[in-house]
Amino acid sequence: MSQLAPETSLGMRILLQGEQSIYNWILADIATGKLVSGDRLVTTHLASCYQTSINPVREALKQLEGEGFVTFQKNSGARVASFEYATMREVFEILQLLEPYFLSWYAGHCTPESLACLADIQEQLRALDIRDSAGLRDLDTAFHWEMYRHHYNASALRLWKNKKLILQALHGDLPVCEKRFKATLDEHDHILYLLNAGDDESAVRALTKHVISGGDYWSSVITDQLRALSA
Amino acid sequence: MSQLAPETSLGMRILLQGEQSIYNWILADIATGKLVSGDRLVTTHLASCYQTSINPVREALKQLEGEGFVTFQKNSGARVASFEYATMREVFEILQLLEPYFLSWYAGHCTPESLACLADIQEQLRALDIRDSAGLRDLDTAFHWEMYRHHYNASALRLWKNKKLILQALHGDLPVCEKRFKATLDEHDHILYLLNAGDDESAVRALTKHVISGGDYWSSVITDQLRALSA
DNA sequence: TTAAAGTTAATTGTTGACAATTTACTTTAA
DNA sequence: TTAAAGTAAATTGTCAACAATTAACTTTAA
Repeated sequence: MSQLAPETSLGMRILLQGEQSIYNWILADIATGKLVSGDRLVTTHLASCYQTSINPVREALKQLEGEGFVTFQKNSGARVASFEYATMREVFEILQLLEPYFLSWYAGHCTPESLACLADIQEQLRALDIRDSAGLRDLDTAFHWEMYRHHYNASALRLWKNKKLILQALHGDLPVCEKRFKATLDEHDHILYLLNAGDDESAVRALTKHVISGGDYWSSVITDQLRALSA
Repeated sequence: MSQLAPETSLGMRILLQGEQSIYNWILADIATGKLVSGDRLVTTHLASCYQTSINPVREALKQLEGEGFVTFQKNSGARVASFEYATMREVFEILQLLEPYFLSWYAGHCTPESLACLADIQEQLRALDIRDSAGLRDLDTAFHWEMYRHHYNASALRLWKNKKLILQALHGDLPVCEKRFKATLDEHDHILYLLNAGDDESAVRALTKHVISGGDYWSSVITDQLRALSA
């Protein structure tokens, strides 16, 4: 468990984008893995950490409960929600529904400026050290966000951010292998190429594949990790 | 604004399914239209209504904020979230993603007992007075719930319930026209027929159409209502 | 040494009280 | 009569204090 606000990275700023508040501090600590699945959230401790009393803390925790990050048990207080392997599958399947939905709209509405922005993000990705897993995650989030952020469905966008934060919490700071790094780069390039070519349907298909392959990769990583832990 | 727990109908019991708590009372009042979009939620008033102090009320409201039913404004308290025409479109589009996803799994896993249950719900629908809009809504919810409730994706199911409650809040107690009543009946029959025949893909297509036609119907109803109000 | 019972400390959920702020109302000037 | 300024009431957000419950520890018996 930890104290104050983290050195918010690009990806986190996209997903969090909030003022300084107990709510955001706790959420950031969950998303960055400082608080992990199952950790007790002791109100008195959090209150002293964030220099307030327990009621504002309880309110922040209740809000996080509503968003699915925290669970309460009668007379036993709050804990970080249990994000397990099954949770990850659930989250990925929801993302597999949302992302093609977003992109099919973007494909028909993207401006040259937005496409240039995507190209720029890809350049930054290419320039990245192949071992910089956090940087990859950030730029991947930025790439997808640039495609989705203009969408009219605010509820769906909120949902997307929520699910991405849960994935962040699940990944923690696990490293990304070189193969996946390059695959991400290639898949983004392919999507961008199809968008530039105006082949909307193929772009949506390519994105669907991209989301699925990402899901499959992390599923196998977490499975291996669980196997290692039980051994 | 109102006081205690409502005579919970079938549909509400499916969507709410909670113990007696301030949280559930307020949520039920929003879903049943006793509290409507934009209503102020005065903590002192709610506290006296539900016979507690303001902090438990604030906590319930914060949780509802996390779930998207309530919005807070700094130093100006809580209000029921603004569910407008745009919101309804957003909600329907999310349901149009979720429901085919649920059904494609159900089609491959449904038991004869479950199909019999669907047939029974259809019989109850047929026996219903054509002017009983609330009954139609309840049995429609029950029909869909029977197909989705066994699904493994708990997060997605929670999401479905959340969105259905928002629709309930938007519909209020608007009557359903005879044409839509019969269309619902026919569309359910068709889906059930295809499920029994084992034609999964067609069943999913039929459900997708059903969800879209429901969305189109309510969109036009609300549009007419807004036009009537502004005239 | 291990398991159960009992005791202490910590934590939870709720209460009523408080300053800060906003809303609603009344008074004053154009 | 209308708009602005000022005042009173209501409401918000926060705090510290409390009983009820749970968790952690110590002591006692097998």
